Amino acid sequence: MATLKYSRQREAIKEFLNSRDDHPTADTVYENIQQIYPNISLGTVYRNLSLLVSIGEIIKITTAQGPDRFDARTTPHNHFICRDCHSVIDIEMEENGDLEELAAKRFAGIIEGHTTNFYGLCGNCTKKVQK
Amino acid sequence: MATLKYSRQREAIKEFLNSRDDHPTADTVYENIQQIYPNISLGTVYRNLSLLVSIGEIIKITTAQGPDRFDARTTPHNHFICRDCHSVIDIEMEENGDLEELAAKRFAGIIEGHTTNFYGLCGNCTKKVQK
DNA sequence: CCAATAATAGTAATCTTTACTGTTATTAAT
DNA sequence: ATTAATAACAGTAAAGATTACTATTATTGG
Repeated sequence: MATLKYSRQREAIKEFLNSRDDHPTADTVYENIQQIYPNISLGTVYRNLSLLVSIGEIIKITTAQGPDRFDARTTPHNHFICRDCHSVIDIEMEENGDLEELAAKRFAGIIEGHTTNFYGLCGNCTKKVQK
Repeated sequence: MATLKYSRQREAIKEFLNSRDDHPTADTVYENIQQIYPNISLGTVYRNLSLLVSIGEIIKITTAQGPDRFDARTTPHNHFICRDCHSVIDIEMEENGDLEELAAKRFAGIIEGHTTNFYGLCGNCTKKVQK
């Protein structure tokens, strides 16, 4: 049971993610942390992102296109993914709370959670198309 | 506007996916089609899977772990992904139809669709844990 | 301060998917 | 049926994303 040790790199990653609401990729995290720790390696970024996900401090967002993204907001909310610019945007909404119960009725295993992703054109790309 | 030409490989891929309900990966498709067309290349499998997705004949399922999976069932349904064995299982359920309307109220762009994935332990893995 | 070890930087390797190229198969028109 | 145009193919290389490995450094508890 390896005990967790403090690391300044990990703190910097967490802090960076907290400062952003655009769900950066591992590479974006890497580039930004380099401003503070020029020698940080991409592997360190990936390892810490995984670790933070596993202890529930951040969330990993997997999309149909491009690399995974990371989100420091762990309270329940949904995401919209633009099919044009691939940006990922938070959607704050009240959701049918018993979605999981409903699913559980039709399923033999144990449902522990769910994620809903919305797809379409974001505000910016909607404007672009109209031009 | 390149017109679509028939291809036996593509037909075989479609047929194979129709025969399965376990959402095979590109590699699984490849291995199985090789039984019929020993010379088929993995690139052909990927190209045709993409093509079939783009014309709406199959669906791509992207999960947090492992390669994409493909599903010939295009009617609306949800998926469950097991955190232990990573199998992907259909969940047939009536869903709150206005989920997208609800999201649209809080969102500036155009919402065209959504997917909901459930997570947890599948039936088999639930049994395994109890042992 | 020191010993134990988690975490790191740097790099190599792996896994998944896409791109490229010369050849083959399909199609529509002769 | 032949032919010409070209979509699709096999084979292979390359790209993109992530994980694994190793010697060194940083953190921690005693």
